[in-house]
Amino acid sequence: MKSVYDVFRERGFIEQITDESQIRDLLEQKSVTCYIGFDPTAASLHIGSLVPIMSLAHLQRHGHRPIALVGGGTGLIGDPSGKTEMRQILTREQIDHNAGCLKKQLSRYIDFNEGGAVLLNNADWLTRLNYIEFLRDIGRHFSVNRMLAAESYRVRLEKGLNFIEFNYMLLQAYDFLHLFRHYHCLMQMGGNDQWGNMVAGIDLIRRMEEKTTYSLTFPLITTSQGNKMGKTEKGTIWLDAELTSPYEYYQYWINTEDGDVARFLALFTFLPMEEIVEVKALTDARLNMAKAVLAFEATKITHGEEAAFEAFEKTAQLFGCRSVETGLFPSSTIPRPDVIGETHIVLLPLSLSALGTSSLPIERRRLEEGIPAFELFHETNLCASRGEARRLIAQGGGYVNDRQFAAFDERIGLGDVDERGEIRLRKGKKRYVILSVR
RNA sequence: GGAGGGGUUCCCGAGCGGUCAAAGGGAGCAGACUGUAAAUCUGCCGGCGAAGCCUACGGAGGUUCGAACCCUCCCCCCUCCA
Repeated sequence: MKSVYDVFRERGFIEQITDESQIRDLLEQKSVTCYIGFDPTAASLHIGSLVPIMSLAHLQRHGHRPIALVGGGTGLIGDPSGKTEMRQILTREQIDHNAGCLKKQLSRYIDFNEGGAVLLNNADWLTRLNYIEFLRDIGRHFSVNRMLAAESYRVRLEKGLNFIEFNYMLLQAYDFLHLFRHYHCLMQMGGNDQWGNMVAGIDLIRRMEEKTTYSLTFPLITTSQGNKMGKTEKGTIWLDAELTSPYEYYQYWINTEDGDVARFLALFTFLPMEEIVEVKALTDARLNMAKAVLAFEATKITHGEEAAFEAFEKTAQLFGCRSVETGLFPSSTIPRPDVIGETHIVLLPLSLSALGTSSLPIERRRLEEGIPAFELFHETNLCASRGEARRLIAQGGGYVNDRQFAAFDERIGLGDVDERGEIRLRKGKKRYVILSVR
């Protein structure tokens, strides 16, 4: 059987690693406890945290023990790594709230009832520290000279680094020490920008406990365009279904650039590598099938199979059903042509309001009078202002029920209501709002 | 604490008394081409609108017919010195 190390290696999870051969042996021979920290800077994680999350899930599947550490304590300080500006300091209440939310969210990917996997909050120990004691016990092991030389600080030294942030590294190192002592945690993983902080922890443990620990960093995942993962025109793609609907989530993945499909399948699904390798040979329509598989599998992991299926259906409604050949990705549970033929997906359109996120009520009385198109586009937030709506429609980007508007002030009235009592407004190719008549 | 340099529309960044809703770039939006991809090309890109008006250039005052641009005070950031 493949060790989790092999899995990380072949799926592209590894950027840097402290001691390759030792870590490989360790992960092959016994169950290892390994932790990753998650910053509670927001009430939900987003796609950017998916690589760490997936890595913990892989670890667990291979019999190791993952620790997800929510940074309720370090969040009070703010990590300067990888940031050019000091970040906003959040209040204690915000952090606590966010930490609670992250716990719930992480439970969807990692089973904390199994194999001793734990979810911890470093506020539990960091906020109890005594300053003087901490300086004497921990602080003395840190060389300011070396810290200043660290990449993560060097960047900030040009822009300005606050003392509070300068301490972040010590706290993260202390976390590792704490987890080593109390949970026998031997390895820390994290984004590559965490390298300095992670190594600081290893050093601290070596000095205080005379034991060797390890770390592994993930590459910073960008699209082949060089963009960060999970940022789109509509903002961040969150993992919380309230913030980003499963449908939008699915859409994010199906819009993956050609060159990223194989890499993303490896990182963000559990499909076997033997199947993923095949992607290299795919082009055109069949490459789009691979994107559908990516979208389906990724949505399944985050929102569950049922939600993934719904997103698949909605997508079929809006963009036409392109089913995935039976031979492609046999391990994927995405609906296949034979299944689709028997169900209602193709033939019986769902109520448009079932599209979810964007159904709004509208009063019949208003439609009797007729509403200028640009006003409605503004009102429904399809456009940020009336002016923007005018321009949009004038340029041919506005539609009612798939009919393009001829003029920006064309009136929408009862004649545009379909048999289900709905009006579909569309901006460009992809953005819809459904109005249901009251 | 001292000396100097800065804070401009989503971001970077020009402007330094009227012709500035503010150059240029990026991001974004739409259109064309496509495969719900990329690249490319075109148009748009503060608000309301017919003209025009309103709101904006860190904050508060002031000078002026007129201020993003000049003066005063305050806040914030950077560099050097302590």
